[in-house]
Amino acid sequence: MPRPKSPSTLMWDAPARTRAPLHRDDVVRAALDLLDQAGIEGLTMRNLAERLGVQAASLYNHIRDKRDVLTLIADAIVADVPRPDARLSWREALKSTAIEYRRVLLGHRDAARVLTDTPPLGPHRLRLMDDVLGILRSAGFSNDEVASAGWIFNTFVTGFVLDEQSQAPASTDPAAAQQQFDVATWLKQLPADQFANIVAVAEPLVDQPMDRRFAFGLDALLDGLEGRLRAAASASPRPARSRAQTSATRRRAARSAPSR
Amino acid sequence: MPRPKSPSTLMWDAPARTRAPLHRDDVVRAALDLLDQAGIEGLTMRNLAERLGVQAASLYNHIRDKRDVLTLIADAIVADVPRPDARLSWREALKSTAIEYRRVLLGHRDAARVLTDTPPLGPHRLRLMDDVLGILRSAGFSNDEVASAGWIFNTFVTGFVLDEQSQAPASTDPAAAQQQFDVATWLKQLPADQFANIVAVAEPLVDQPMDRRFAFGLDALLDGLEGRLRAAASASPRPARSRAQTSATRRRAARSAPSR
DNA sequence: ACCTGAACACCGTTCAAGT
DNA sequence: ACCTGAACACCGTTCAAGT
Repeated sequence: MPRPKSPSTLMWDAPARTRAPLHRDDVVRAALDLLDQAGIEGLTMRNLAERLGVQAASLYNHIRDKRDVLTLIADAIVADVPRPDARLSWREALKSTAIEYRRVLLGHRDAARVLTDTPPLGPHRLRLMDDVLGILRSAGFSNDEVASAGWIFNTFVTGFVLDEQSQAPASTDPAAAQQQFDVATWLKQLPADQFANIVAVAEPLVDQPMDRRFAFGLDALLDGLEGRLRAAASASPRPARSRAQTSATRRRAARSAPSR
Repeated sequence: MPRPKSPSTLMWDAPARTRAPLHRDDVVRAALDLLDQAGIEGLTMRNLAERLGVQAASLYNHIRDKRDVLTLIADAIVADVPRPDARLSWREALKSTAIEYRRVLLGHRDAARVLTDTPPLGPHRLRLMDDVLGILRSAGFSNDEVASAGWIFNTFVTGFVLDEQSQAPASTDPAAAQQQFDVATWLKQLPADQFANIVAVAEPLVDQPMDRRFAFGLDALLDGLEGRLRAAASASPRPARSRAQTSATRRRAARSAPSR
């Protein structure tokens, strides 16, 4: 499909390129838009190129490969997670970070899928992890506990949203939405002698609000962490640095970190 | 690539098909083998057909589409998770189920990826969920709590293993393993003024055994659940059915459930 | 420096035709 | 009933050639 050649080379000396050359950021922005509209299935190099008015091969001037695109998108998404408020207790800070993290992920179609498909080594994902680890350190956990708890925290949020987002299937087509497989009634019709427990709790299992379910798991996890902290403190009292103290370090880091 | 025609139609009346016709189970078994050897990337309809000595189009006589294959594989994997021992306390039962579940998933390449890409509605996945819900009900949680806790439990195990399995990259090639990206030393070389906390706990973050990390998160979660149970019990004492009592129900279910 | 055309080596899936 | 051949509509990626 050749586009009409510019007459500039024949008649006069107007600029040959009618559009500013692509930049890496344009590609990432367009890819994120495409993800939101078409999902991870629709995010192909060819679709992405079309959206940028360019051939697919051109993209490889700006990114290494598709994995690269996904990794950049993932980091761009996480960039929107606000940094924790240093005035909060470690528990409040962790809780609000989890809630904000989930909220940001839910803001982009298949976001959790992109995150789990991709190494968490971009600057914003490292930033988030560093903040979480900072909160845990300020609470007084040992380095070993900080590493475990930080990992678990991340796994919990992304794992939860991954399930949550793969619930709602691909289609925006209104007809398909109607005849869409209804898990609720299907679960209730399961043979009660084989799946007595599922049948018994089918109702909350299906229409329980995901917000509340998330809060339930998060609170349970935080309770568990708090218990470990108290146990360690009563065994050998080791005072936690105050959150205000570590916050200075983290505010300094925020200033020197690249904003995007 | 036409194979040599059987001479049977020319000379005598030997059976025209040299190989027994494929069955659905053969396809699933072969797909699981292929997954283990080639990973989810290598699990293509064409590779699967080749392994079965057949053209790709033939597979569609036995399965609807590739999603179907993945769903069947997922259920076949989960079939190997042993059912909880009814003599254990709810907490011990939940813990050992989690450990066994993870162990089974780690036994197949990209297993967690297959699980999260697929609806959990096969008989063995329903069986597992029913058992988990049964354990929680026997502990005395409300139906609402049972639904939340059961969901969280599943999300925790699969989410953890998903992270765990995507750590180890694709390659078995020894040369690639050598020049493989070394996260450990890379993390330690991060600018300490920006990522002070990551640098501080880089060591446990990288070489902490995954078994211990899993146990840490699991214990924290179970502590949290136990706390909720005690809180509810002291507010309005509602005796839990004994595990032994519900175990009869579950043993009955086990007998009537299809074994595979 | 950036983009295009064309190709390569793949995908999942359908369907008429064969036995 | 099951399988094949051939095709369709896609993929990601490379590379010589153009400007």
